[in-house]
Amino acid sequence: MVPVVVPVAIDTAYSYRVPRDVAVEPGSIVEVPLGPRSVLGVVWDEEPGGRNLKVGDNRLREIVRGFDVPPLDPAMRRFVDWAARYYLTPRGMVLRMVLRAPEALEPEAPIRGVRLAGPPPERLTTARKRVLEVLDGGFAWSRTGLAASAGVSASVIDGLIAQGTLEEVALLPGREPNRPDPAHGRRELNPDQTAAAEDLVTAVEARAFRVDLLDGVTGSGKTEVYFEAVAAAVGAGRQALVLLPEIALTAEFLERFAGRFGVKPAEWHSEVPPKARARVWRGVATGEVPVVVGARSALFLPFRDLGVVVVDEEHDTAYKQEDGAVYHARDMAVVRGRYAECPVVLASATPSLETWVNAEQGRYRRLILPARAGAGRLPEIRTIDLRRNIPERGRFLAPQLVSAVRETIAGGRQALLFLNRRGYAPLTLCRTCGHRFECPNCSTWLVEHRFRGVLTCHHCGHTIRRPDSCPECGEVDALVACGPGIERIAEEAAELFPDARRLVLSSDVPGGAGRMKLELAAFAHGEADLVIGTQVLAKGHNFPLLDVVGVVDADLGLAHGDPRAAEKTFQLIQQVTGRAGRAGGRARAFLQTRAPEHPVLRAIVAGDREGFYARECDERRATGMPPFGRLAALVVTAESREAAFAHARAMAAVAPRETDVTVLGPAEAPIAVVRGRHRFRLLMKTARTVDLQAHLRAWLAACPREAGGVRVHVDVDPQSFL
DNA sequence: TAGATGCATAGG
DNA sequence: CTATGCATCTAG
Repeated sequence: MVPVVVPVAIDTAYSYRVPRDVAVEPGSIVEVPLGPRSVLGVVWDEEPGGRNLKVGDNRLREIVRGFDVPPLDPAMRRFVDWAARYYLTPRGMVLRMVLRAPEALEPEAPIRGVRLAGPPPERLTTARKRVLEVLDGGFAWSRTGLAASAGVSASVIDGLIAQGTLEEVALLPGREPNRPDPAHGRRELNPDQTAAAEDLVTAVEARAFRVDLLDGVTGSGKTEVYFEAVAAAVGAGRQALVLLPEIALTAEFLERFAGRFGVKPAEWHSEVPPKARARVWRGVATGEVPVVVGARSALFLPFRDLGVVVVDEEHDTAYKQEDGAVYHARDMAVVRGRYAECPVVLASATPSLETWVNAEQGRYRRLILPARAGAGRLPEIRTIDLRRNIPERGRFLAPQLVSAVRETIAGGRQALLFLNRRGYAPLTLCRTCGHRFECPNCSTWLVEHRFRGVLTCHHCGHTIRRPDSCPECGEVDALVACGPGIERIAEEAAELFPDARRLVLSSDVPGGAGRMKLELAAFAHGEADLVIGTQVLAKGHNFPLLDVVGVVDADLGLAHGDPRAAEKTFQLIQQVTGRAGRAGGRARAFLQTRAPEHPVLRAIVAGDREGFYARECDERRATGMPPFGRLAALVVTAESREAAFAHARAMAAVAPRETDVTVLGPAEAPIAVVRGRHRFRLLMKTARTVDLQAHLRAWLAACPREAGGVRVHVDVDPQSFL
C-alpha cells in the first residue's frame, strides 16, 4: 500500500495497493483508478509513522500500471508540497502543473521508415526512379524525409511499398539532442561583467542554494553574465533553467543563446506543440536536455540534476500566474533552487521591491553592473512640463518632442512613442448632456476603438458599436473623445510625420502575438522609422537604431489606487526609455508630464535608482505594504457586483481583529467580470505570513455560504520565506 | 478537477 | 415523458 497524489483538486494522498508486477518507489509516476475514471498519479512519501495510509481495506484499489520515466525526486516532491501549502491550494493542483505533458510518459512512437527490400517495380516512373536514386546509399529513410529529398509525394513511397520494392521499418526516434557547448562562443566581457560572472560560476560550482540579484542597468550585458553561470552548470554535467517572461522569449533571444552555445536551447512555453513538449519533458527528466529556456511554467519541469535557475527580468509581472493555480514564478524559482540545492539568479535592470529588500537585508547577494556594455550609452532623460509646453488644441505631443522625433527620423534613426493605453480614447462623453459611456458591469469607462468602430470595456470585454447619437439625450454628433490612446497618437503622428514609416503596436493588434512579434522584429531591423505603442514595446527585441523615446503620459499609472503604482511606473518608464541607445547613437528620452516634481519621475531623470528604491521602501514600510507588511488579496467571485460587494464586506466583518482589511471600492479596483462572473478584490494585511495563512484558512471557513454562487480564491502576495 | 447524481424546468 | 441545465457531491 502506497500513498499516491493525483493531479486533481485533492490535497491528501490516496492509498493504493501495489500489484506484484509493478515496481514503485516514492516519486514513481503511475496510473490509478479514481472514482469512475483513470488518472495519473505520483507515489508520494509516507508520513512518519506511515499513517497517511489510513483507509478501509475494502475501499483500497490497485495501481493500474507504472510508467517508464524517472521518478520525481524528493526535491521536486518537497517543492510541490511547499508550493501547495504556501498558496493554500490542493497539492494535486500543483502536481497537475508538473504532469502537464502526458504524452511524455509513453515511449515516443517510432518513426515510420522505409528501406530497399526487393526488385524495382514493373513500371519505373520518373518519380519512382528518383526515390530509388536517393535510396541508393543503402540506408533506411524516414518516409517524409525520403519523399522530401526525392521531391515526390508520400504516395509514391506507399506505391513502392505496395509493389514490394520498399519495406517499412521502425526507426528509433532517439536522436541525441544537440548539447550546448559551454566553450563555443565565449565572449570578451568587460571587467564588471567578468567579476559578476566569476561570482556566479563560483556559486554554481559550490552546488549550494544561494540567490543572487544580478542588478544592471538596461544594456549592461546581464545576459552574457548569466550565460556563464549556465555554461558552468552544463560544463559540470548539470542542468540549467532560464525563465523569461513569455513575451521576451523571442527568436532573437534564442539566436543569442545559439551564438553563445552553438545550438538553440530546448524551449518550454504555451506555443510549443505537444510532441515537442513531450520530448523536452522526457529529456529534462532523464537529464539529456541540459538547458531549458522557458516561460513560468517551465519551473515545474522535473529536472534530474538542476545546476542553476535564472529568472531574467525578474520584476516582470508576467511571472505571476493568476488564473487557475496562483503562483509567482520568481518566488517559486527561489524555492525550487532551495530544494534542488543550486544557485538562483534573479536578473533585472529594475528589480522588484521584494527582491531589492531581500538583497538589502542580505538574504540575496547583489551583483551590480553599473554601466552599459559595448557601445551602448544610457539615454539622456528629461521631462517636458505639459503645463508650460502646451500641445496644440486636440493634440497630445509637445512641440519639443515633435521636433526631436522629426530630427531623429530625418537623420535615418528611429523614434518610439510610448503610451500605455490601448484604443483611441479612454472616455467618450456627450457635449450636450454630459453623459459618459460606462461599462454596465465594471464601473469603468468604455474605451473607444475607432479603428474597429466600437466602445469596449478593458476589464470585461463588454463591447458596443460606437453610436452616432447620445443614448441619453438623443443629440446627434455631440459625442466627444476625451484623452489619448495609442490610436489617437498614431493619428496625430500621421499628420505630423506623413512621410515616416510608422508602426502601431499593442497587445490587441489584429493577428495576435505572432504578428506582433514579427512587427517588433521588423522595427528592430529598421523597417520603420517610428513605432507607437503600449507596454509591449518595453520588452523583448533590441532596437539598435533607436535614438529617441517619447513617453506620452508619464503620469499615467502614478495616480491609481494600486499599491504598486510607483514601482510599476518606475519599471515601465525605465524599461521603455532604456531601449534607446543600446548600440550607441545620441539617445534621448522625453517624459511628458504635468507633475515633473513627482519623486518617481525625478528619480528617473536623475538616474537615481538607489534613491527611488530607498524612498519606495520607506513608503511601504510606513503603510505596511509588501514587502514589509503582509498583504493578501482575496478574489471574490459572485453572480452580481452587489453580491460580490456584500460578500466582501461580510468577510471583512469576520476577519480577526488584528487584521487590517481594506475593501477596495470600485474607483480604486474596479469589479471585473470574468467569464460571466463578477470579481472583487479584497486586501488584507497582518503581521506575519504564518498568521496570514492561518487567518485566511479561518476566514475561508467562515465564509458565508448563503451569499449565493460565491467563490473565493486566495491570492497570497509573495513574501520572503527564508 | 471531472464525472455521477439528483432535481427543476421546458417542450412535445 | 424526455431532454436539458444546474448545483452538489466525491474520489483511496
